[in-house]
Amino acid sequence: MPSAEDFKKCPICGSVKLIYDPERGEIVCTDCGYVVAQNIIDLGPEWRAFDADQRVKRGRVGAPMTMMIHDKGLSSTIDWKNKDIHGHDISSTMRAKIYRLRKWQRRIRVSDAAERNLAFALSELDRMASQLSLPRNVKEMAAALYRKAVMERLIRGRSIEGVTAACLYAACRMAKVPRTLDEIEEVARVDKKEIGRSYRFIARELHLKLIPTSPIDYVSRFADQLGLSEKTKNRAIKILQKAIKLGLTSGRGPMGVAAAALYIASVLEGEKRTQREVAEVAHVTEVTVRNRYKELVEKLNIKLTL
DNA sequence: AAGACGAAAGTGGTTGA
DNA sequence: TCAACAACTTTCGTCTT
Repeated sequence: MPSAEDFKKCPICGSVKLIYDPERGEIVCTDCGYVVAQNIIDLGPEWRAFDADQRVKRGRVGAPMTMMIHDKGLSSTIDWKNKDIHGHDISSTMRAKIYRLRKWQRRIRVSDAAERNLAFALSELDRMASQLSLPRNVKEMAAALYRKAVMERLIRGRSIEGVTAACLYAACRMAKVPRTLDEIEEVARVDKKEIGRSYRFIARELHLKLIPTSPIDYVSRFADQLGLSEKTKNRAIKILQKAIKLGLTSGRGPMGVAAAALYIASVLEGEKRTQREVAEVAHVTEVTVRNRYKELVEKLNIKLTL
C-alpha cells in the first residue's frame, strides 16, 4: 500500500510539481507527464490527503467519487451519442439517468476535445498493451509519453492511432522489453510506416534518447519461445556481449543478431534448434540468421561441432 | 526427407548531395 | 528531392546428414 510520501516526487524526472487530476483519479507529474499514481480513490484513506489539495483547485459537486473514477470519458460519451441519434422510446428511468449523466458530464467537462482525445488514446493504448501482454509499467510509460505529446501539441495533423502506437513502441524500447514494429503493427490500426514516422517524430520532439535496441533485449523472449534453458540463454547473452564489444552488431538488425547468437548457443549447449525455428521467432529469414551466425563464429573464434 | 548453405536478384529504408 | 547504398528478403539449386 503506497503512502502519501510516495507521491511527493516524480520517480521519473524528480520534479515535485505533481498535480491531482480528479477526472482520472490520477496523480500526474506536470513536468514529464508521468502518472505517479492512479486509481488512488480505490486505495482507501490516502485519497483524503489529495482531496484537500483538489478542493482548492476545483469545486466539487455531490456526485459520488466512484463515478468519476470508472466510466471515464469514452464510455459515457458513447452513451451520449446513442441518445442523440435514436432519442426516442426511452423509458422514464432511463431518461432520468441520462439527464443526470448529462448534468454530470457538463459539470465535469469531459466533452472537452483534448480530454476526449486523451480518453480515446488511453483506451487504445490499453487495448494494444493487453493484446501484446505487456507489463503495466510499459503501459504507464506509454501513457506518460502520450500525455507529454499532447501537452507539446504534437498530435496535430497526425492520427491518434499512429501516435499511440508509436508511444507504445517507444515505451517498450525504453523499458528494455522491445517489441518489433511488426508486432506493434499487428495490434495497431495503422501501418508500420505511420508508426515509424510517428515514432521518429515524437522521439525527436520529446528529446527521447533513442538508443538502438540491443540484441540482448530480445534474447530472453526468443529463448522462451524456443523453449531454451537459462543456461543457453546466458550463453547467448555472453556471445552477444562479446560481439557488441567487437562492434559486430553495429549496423546489423538486432533481431537477426539475437537470433544468430541463440542459434549458436543452442548448438553449443546441446539444445539445438534449427535455423528455421530460430528465424521464425525472431521474424527474420534463415538467410539472415545464417549470415549473422557465420560472422559471429568467424570473428569470435567459436568452433561449432555440428 | 530435412536441414544447412550460398548465389543472385529484389525490396524498403536511410543518408548525403 | 533524388540517387546511392547497405541490410535484409526471396527464391532456388546444391550439398550434407
